[in-house]
Amino acid sequence: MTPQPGSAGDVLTLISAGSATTRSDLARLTGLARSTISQRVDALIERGLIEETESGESTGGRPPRQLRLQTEDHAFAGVDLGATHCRIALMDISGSVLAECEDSLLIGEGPETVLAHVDQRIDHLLAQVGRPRKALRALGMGVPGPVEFATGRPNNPPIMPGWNDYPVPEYFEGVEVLVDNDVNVMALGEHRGAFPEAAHLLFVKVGTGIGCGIMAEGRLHRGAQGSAGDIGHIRVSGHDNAGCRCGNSACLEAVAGGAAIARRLTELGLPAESGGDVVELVQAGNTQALRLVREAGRLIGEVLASLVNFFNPEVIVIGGALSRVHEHLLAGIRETVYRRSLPLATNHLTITPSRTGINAATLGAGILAIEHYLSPENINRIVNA
Amino acid sequence: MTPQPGSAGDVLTLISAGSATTRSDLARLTGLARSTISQRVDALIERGLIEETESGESTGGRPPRQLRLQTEDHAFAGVDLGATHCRIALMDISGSVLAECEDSLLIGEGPETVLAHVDQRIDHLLAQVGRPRKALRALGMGVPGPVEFATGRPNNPPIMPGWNDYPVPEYFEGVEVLVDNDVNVMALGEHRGAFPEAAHLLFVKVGTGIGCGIMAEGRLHRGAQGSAGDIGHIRVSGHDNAGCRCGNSACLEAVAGGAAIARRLTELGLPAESGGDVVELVQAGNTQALRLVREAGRLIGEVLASLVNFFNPEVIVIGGALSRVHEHLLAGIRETVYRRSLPLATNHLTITPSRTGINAATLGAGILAIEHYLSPENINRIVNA
DNA sequence: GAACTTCCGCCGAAGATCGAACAAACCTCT
DNA sequence: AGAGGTTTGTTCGATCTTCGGCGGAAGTTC
Repeated sequence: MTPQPGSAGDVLTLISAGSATTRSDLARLTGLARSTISQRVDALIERGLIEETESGESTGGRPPRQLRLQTEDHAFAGVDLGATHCRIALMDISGSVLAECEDSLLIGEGPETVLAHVDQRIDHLLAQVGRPRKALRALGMGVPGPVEFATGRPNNPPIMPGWNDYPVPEYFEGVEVLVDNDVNVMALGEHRGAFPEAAHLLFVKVGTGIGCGIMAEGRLHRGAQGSAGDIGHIRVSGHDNAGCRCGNSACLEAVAGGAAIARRLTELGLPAESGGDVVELVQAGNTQALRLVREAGRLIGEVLASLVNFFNPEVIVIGGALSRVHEHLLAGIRETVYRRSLPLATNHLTITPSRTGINAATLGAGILAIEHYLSPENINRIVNA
Repeated sequence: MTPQPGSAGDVLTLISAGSATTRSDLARLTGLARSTISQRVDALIERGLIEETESGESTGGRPPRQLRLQTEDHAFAGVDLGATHCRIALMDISGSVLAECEDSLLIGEGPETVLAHVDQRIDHLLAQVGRPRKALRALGMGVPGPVEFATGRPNNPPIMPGWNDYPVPEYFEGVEVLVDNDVNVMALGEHRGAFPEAAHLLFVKVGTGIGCGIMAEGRLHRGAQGSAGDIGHIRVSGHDNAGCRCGNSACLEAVAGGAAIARRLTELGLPAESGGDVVELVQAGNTQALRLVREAGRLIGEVLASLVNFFNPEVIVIGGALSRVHEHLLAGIRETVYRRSLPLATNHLTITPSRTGINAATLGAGILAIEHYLSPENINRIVNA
């Protein structure tokens, strides 16, 4: 519902997006009178949401006072939970990372154990940067399985025993908690961090399994049941004898995932257990491993070619453990996508390795939290309180 | 940008969506004072956008005066251009069809000829229902090829010679014109007409070729180059010898489109030229034709299974010429989708023939025009003028 | 340093919204 | 039938918001 743009929340949105840095900018962009803008800005400053910095460049007259987010008083946490790790980044409201940490942590230990660990680590990070617990405004979390985003409850996650339907947000008191699938937060992190201008983006994570986060019109597409992006179980042709843990055969994940490549290397007499081992073999120059990675790229490319025709993204980002040998993976992917997709869809298509790399998930999770906090509705609520 | 909801445009949106039919409803939904609502309503009535009807049901007190869209003063046109036909529906602002017509018309005649025909037919329809030309507020059009939606110019359409980059909207003076791909308007028509509650919907058109319109969060997803939904050239496994007009082989369209089925029937000694002939053979009970249609359904289902995993829609609608034998097509599609997609995504998935049928495109095109006209920004502009 | 430009706060005027009061229209119960 | 209750819609002054002009502040240009 949108009359004229002009609430305090809208003003803050313009500032946080970098569209406006001065009162004049705001007046021009919103169409409101300068005096009205000043009043909005005063309110935001009073609430500690923005601050004035030293005067900026003059354009021939009095130099404008610059406005920016006030980065001292708040904190946000981005949590990346994997099957065997936990990464946390503490951020200020502008998205800058203040502190981070990484541990080994088995998600199979169950929610109580894992969340207690997360909680304690966040306290530790807060202490490290000297901000009180109550500075923590919101917390974003990516988990390796499907989640009902609205409630923050994992939805029959295959590799998260004990987590099914667990009300994660309720574990943390006094903080808003947003839980999402790990690939979704990675897509968000990569979009905001590297391709903010891209209207439609796919983030493909190639690790043990294969998944995909979907950004449509700058927002995450989660699908009807929150299971969108589950491309690991799309069928690829010519591999009907490759059984998958999902019960079907010829799933992409079962032929091109890190685990699948490792298994095939083992069969060839090159012991490998995980995607990490595959990466090591490739980096050591092993031609068998290299060939298999490139072949995996072709298979992933086959699936992506379909999705490019269907979804017409602007950017496809390749991330996950196997992207550490992305030159070989990307070669196969590009080769197939550009051969099998329609020219109109590939003309302006960029296929690229992740720029945010290992940090995609923590950044994305933190951004999920920050954007939730900075939503115009929430800001208006705060300012009018 | 959204402070508190409350502009005249927002009020009208609530009325046209059916969320509110009385002033009290509006006050409750917007949070504005009753007196303010009355003022908004007065303005909308004065502009001829809404009208009062006789009093409604009392709930124990004074019965409320019902409000509804004023359907007398405006007209909107929905135009469905196919390769060989032109269908037009004239609608009032509520989306009710006032009059319609259908002709044979070769799109290959070029834009001037075709648009002159459309223009003349619209005049005729307007005369038929006794509304002046100036009542025509907006015009939506679906064409059989890719379109740059923002400008209304066809983008290298393969079966529309002479139309490339032609500025369609400029042909019509004094009317807002919105041009989109035919499958997109069909998806819109089916969504609004039959599944307004579905958050994510795919409309699959199976005719001579195969295409797909995508509704995401109730809005059309057009993709970065406006080519989203082009699923006709997705590869299907096991048909590498089937060449396609696009230059690749094993395209879905080349093995499961109406033209492809007709060709295979001809090879089997059953002369068939088009999808229409295939439909006739099936309806006549020919088992070969029936078998091929069902097999085509399986192939389409294979592609849709991938897209279900990726996109996680709530509803898949099957339309187009071949959907006239939808029981056989759907059997093949359902069989494959439910076998190959993940349970989480198929649990609440509905796969159904089109309910709006032959009218999907004209309805959708008209709705495109109406929704453009009823957008809060446009209404605010009208009311404040 | 004079003239010009841009920025920003102040303040009265103009406008929008609210809410109380009242009238209208119906229901229910006696 | 009439009294009393309920919901709806309008009117009107009070209040709050926004606007826009003015003047001072703080630069640049000539």
